[in-house]
Amino acid sequence: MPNKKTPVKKPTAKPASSEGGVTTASASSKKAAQPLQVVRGMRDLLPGDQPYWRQTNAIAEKLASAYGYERIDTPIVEDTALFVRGVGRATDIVEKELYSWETLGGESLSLRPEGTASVLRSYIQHGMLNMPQPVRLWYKGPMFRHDRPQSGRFRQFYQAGYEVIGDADPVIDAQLIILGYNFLKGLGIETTVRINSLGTPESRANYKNALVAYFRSKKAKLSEEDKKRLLKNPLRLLDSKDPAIVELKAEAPQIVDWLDEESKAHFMRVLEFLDEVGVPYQLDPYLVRGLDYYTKTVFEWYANSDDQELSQSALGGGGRYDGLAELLGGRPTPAAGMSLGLDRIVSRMKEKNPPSQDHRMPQVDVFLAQLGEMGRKRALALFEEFREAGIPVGEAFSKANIKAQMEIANKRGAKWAIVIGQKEVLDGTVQLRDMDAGSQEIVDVKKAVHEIKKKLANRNGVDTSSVTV
RNA sequence: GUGGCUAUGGUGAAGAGGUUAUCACAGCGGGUUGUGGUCCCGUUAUCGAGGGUUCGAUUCCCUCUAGCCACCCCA
Repeated sequence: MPNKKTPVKKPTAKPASSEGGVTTASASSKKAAQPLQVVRGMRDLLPGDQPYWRQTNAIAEKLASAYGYERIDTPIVEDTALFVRGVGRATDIVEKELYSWETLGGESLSLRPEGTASVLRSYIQHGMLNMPQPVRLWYKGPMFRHDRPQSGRFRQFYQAGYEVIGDADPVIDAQLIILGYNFLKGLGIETTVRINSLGTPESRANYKNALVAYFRSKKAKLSEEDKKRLLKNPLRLLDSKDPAIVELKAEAPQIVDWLDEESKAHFMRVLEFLDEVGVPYQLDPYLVRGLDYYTKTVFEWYANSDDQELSQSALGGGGRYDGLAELLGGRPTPAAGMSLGLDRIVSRMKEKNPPSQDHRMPQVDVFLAQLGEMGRKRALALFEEFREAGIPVGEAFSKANIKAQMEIANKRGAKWAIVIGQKEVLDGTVQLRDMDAGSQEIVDVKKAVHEIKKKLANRNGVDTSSVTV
């Protein structure tokens, strides 16, 4: 007791076998294992975060049922080929952000970087084309991208996504945008959607040629990176922030001018639908998005805010992907979808509505305190009675000290405390303390549940009728 | 993947090349063994890890790791 053996931080490693030796305090603390930390880019969603996540989940579900979507859960792990084919080999997501590995059996698997490819794979695999079309599916879950972490960007992040498969009508596109808009609005986030059309693969190819021709003529002004992009994925040049490119962009051919008639009409109708509902949008001729599968409509939501737009501030996005089913080996199936970045949404919610500083304990109306071994046993049983009666009761059975228990009762906001000690056990009673008044009465233990029930009902009655007793 | 900045108890901060590293909040224990919200006391950090410079570093240098910011890209 006299020696100040400082309890060394609990080693997280397994109990080492090599202990035993006489370790002085300093030596042992030097050896203390480093606390393990979360993997880079991953994070814990702590109890304090949960209310926000619960809210997003609630609205995700509410809107899903309101708009007629059914839930689907696909595996987090898929064949790498699914993403290479679906998302596109030349995209950054596949080229440098995919978590891939080879199994002992020699398969190449990957953690999903997004949800659409999996959902469509599932649609094809399970022959959902035999269901009434379109099939509306929604999902929610973690996605993985091996990107460099930054604010609003994690290697494991969460998306809620909505897919409509088997319908080419522009109203589908519009309603997806409306759904996303309402999702965000329902969480207190006002947004404007940026929207563009990429046309059909053919019109897009024509446009691409024109664009490449244009930028080729200005090749001298391009950076190395942009030259590479010119070859690989010229559309990406459009959202470059390189001042030189920004300048060149102004003169560059615009995709709308290259759209085929059908795509143009489709696009116009999407916009008309949005006008009709009053969803704010902004045409963005440079919006192309980083996944190859998009055709026609593409869009992204941005929060309306005064503060300077952060580059990674898109809260979600989506578009039409009429060619994806075929890319994945299914028959040609028009489809559209969108997904929302829950992490970013939650961080917006936190900005608007910061968490309270004090981490308060879960609140309860009734607290059960015990004294002595007899009291503790009786209290344990009484607790079960309350639980069966549907009344939540707080307790601290592991504490012997009544004072400590009363402190906890107070912290948990209890209105009533039930104290049961040796005396009460012998008398078959219980002390019922009114925490606000500080008064106490003796109640028959058999009537404890009934008595509390009465008080709870009474209080709730008083609350609404404003009667003062 | 590239560049810049940062790294002090559970949290938020302060600090100086040199014997006991400050403050607040939270946590735990106690203030005579059956009672709360106030108050008082105690306790909770070898200053991210490793290496170097130095008589001496937590404070200077290097490496690593992580976080933040920007780019890339995206949610």
